[in-house]
Amino acid sequence: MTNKKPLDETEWDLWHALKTLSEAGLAAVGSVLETATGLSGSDFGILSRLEDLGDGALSQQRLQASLGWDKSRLSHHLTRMEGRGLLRRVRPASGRGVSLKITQKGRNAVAAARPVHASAVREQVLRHIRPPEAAVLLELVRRMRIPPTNGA
Amino acid sequence: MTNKKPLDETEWDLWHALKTLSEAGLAAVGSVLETATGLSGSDFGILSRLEDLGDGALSQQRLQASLGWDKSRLSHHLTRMEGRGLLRRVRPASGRGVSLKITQKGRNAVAAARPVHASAVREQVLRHIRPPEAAVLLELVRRMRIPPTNGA
DNA sequence: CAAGATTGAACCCTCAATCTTA
DNA sequence: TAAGATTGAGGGTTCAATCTTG
Repeated sequence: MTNKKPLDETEWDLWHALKTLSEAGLAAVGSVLETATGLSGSDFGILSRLEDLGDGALSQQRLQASLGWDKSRLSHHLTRMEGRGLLRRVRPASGRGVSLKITQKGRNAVAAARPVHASAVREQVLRHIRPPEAAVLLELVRRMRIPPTNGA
Repeated sequence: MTNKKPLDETEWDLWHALKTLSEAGLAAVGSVLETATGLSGSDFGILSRLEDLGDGALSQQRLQASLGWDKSRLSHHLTRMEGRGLLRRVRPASGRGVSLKITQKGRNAVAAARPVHASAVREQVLRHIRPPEAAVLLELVRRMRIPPTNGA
């Protein structure tokens, strides 16, 4: 039995606030990062995982599981990143699938981006959130039981 | 002087929770809506504004201000919605700009979508938030004074 | 001229279909 | 065959350039 009545003003305000909070915060961090480093949030997520989870190399499977992305989205994105020289696709000698290796250019890019990312997250988002508010947000996300995405 | 150190675990957990909320949690509402009604969250935001703010007609200017969208994004989106017969563009007799009028098909679509949207928002999100928590979140967003976003 | 709107190119995401190889 | 990856089409978003009209 779900309630079909329109959202009242209180409900709508809260829904809108949550949407705005998470979307605007994410967009602001991505924008700072991309402008300053040339890496999008997605690029950064991939390159930092190659280093942090695999010391520079990782199977596409593991990367996909960590990101929680559609396989097609990941394949398209890897094609673009490979074209920009940030990583290479390698067919492993034995076993199916594909392995990803970060290039030197990729290492340089992610090294430059790490401090920018950290300070953008603090400046654009975390700075505004006080501990009790953080607790509420963490609890909300936990209660929503959203399927996991690991990593940066 | 911005802090360039990597995010600590507490910082990272909160950042990740916000990312997850936006990318997976709130997206679920849009997904339910689109599957059940054929309207995306954006479509719904536009059509419901035409009815709620203008009784079926609205200047593109006012709509743009309410959505907080880029004018180009809005123009492209209106072209697609006009092609689907959900609204019409009309050049007002006097004055510059364009006026949008919802069609009967658009009225039917948004009428069918309203209860689906309301119950999806409640089921996926609001259900998990207790009143004191809602107050905390509203206060947080108000303090951040975030520019208006998306509808739906 | 300037406000308001459109266009085109480039990029990103999703879905379904297809290819590759153990 | 089935797991793993790629492809192509189609919608969505952004940026800069362009058109339109008071």
